Amino acid sequence: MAPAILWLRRNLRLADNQALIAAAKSGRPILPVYVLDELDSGEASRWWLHGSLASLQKQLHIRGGSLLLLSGSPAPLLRQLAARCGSGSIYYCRRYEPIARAQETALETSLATSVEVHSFSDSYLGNHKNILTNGGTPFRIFTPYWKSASAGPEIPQPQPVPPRLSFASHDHKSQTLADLKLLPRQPDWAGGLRDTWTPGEEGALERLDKIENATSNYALERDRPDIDTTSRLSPHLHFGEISVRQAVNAIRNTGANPAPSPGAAALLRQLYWRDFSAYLLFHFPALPTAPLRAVFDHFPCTDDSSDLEAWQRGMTGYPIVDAGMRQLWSSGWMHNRVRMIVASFLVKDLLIPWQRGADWFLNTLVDADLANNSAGWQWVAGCGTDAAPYFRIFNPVLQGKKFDPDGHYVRRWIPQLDALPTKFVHEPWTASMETQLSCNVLLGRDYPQPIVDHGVARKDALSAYQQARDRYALDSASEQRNSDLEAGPRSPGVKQR
DNA sequence: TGAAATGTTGGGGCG
DNA sequence: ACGCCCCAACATTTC
Repeated sequence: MAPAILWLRRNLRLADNQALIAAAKSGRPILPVYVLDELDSGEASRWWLHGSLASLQKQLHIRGGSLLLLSGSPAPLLRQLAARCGSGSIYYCRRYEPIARAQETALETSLATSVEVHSFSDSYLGNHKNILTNGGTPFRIFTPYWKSASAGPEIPQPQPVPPRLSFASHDHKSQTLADLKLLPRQPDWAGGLRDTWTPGEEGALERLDKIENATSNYALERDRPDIDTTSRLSPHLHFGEISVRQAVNAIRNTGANPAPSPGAAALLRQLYWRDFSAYLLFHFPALPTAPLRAVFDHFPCTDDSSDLEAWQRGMTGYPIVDAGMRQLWSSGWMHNRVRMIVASFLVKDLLIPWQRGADWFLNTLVDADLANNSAGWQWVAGCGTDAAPYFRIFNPVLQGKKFDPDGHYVRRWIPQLDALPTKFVHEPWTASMETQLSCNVLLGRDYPQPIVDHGVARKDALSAYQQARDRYALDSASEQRNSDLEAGPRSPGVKQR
């Protein structure tokens, strides 16, 4: 019988997988395929993807199936596959990145009319097209979006793995996982990632089982990078190793009370932030590259490459920043509070374009997600629609003292600071030479001096912003004059400024 | 999902 | 007892 092609994308799981469920219901043997494409470009993401695909292969094998691996442009590859095995149907879950949407359009237009395409909105809670303001425009601010989205249809219960799956046999040439070259070689930098994570559906479900720990303290401790409170589900959710519905269900089932605990409520809200980012990317496809607020087109950036490198390597001389950047490099992940701190430092203290930071994050995070990443960076840079006001500039020392009060986080990732008394640990340059020597951390030798003075940098950032505003005002004034000219002379008596 | 600058208040030391 | 000053603590404004 002609197979149903199951094009797996960011739904690398068997449970609660709408495309899989529908393909199974069709009664046809299933042919699961993953197409490695240009979207799979982040180095840490590729490491993760390897593990996730290996896990999926194993799960399929247990059930008598196998995963066809291809690489290249999905539309022509899937068209060839359908033609070759005489398939009349393709099932997949939709994605919302501009490139991914173009793939879907290309697929639907290139397939023979005899091939039915079944696509599912399976990765998010809400339907991006349906959540709109009363004026019919997309929401730009989170809170009204959240109110509208959470008033939507009830979130369905997750579905189990279909009990009896039948898989298609085929003679299509599959690449091996090794062929895809997803793992780093020479050097193998992935040791810290292997120690920290278990990619794949099994690992995701294990992590989900521990959600209770997260929700019990999440509301109080989620901003504390020194405490292991957050769920760490982000990479599993990104690759769809668990569905967002499974996450919601697990969170709702925590605690003894029927009413959600403060931690559960806060965590659910975070899932809506995830939805909101994808929603913004759907409605504003330029989100990854262009500031949503036009003032920032005029922002005078410095874009110093040695400052960027100091930031990337965790050598800025500000311990909370460097600890975060080293945690990222080593484990492929960074605590969210620290992401905000390092991002603020890059954008405001170093005046480097947020896109450089976004690129680095996309390359080094195991949970790298175009929507979350772009929305997050625009938020920090102050250029998003619902962004932190530009003048909110994090003081890395105060943030360190507030959210890592004992310095455990900083000491863990910067062992050179270990012996330093807590009062110096977030500002080691204030320790006397004698203290530095007795604690084996001589600044400039064992740990860098700060590459900028935050007090000075803050003032520079504020004047840079003022400059952007001035230029923007000038620019829109001249645009106004131009459009006045185009519109012809104004009638007499109209007041002009 | 800030932080600095500036303003206000009130207690205590002191002549 | 009183006025004066200092400054910590808190509040408000500003960036």
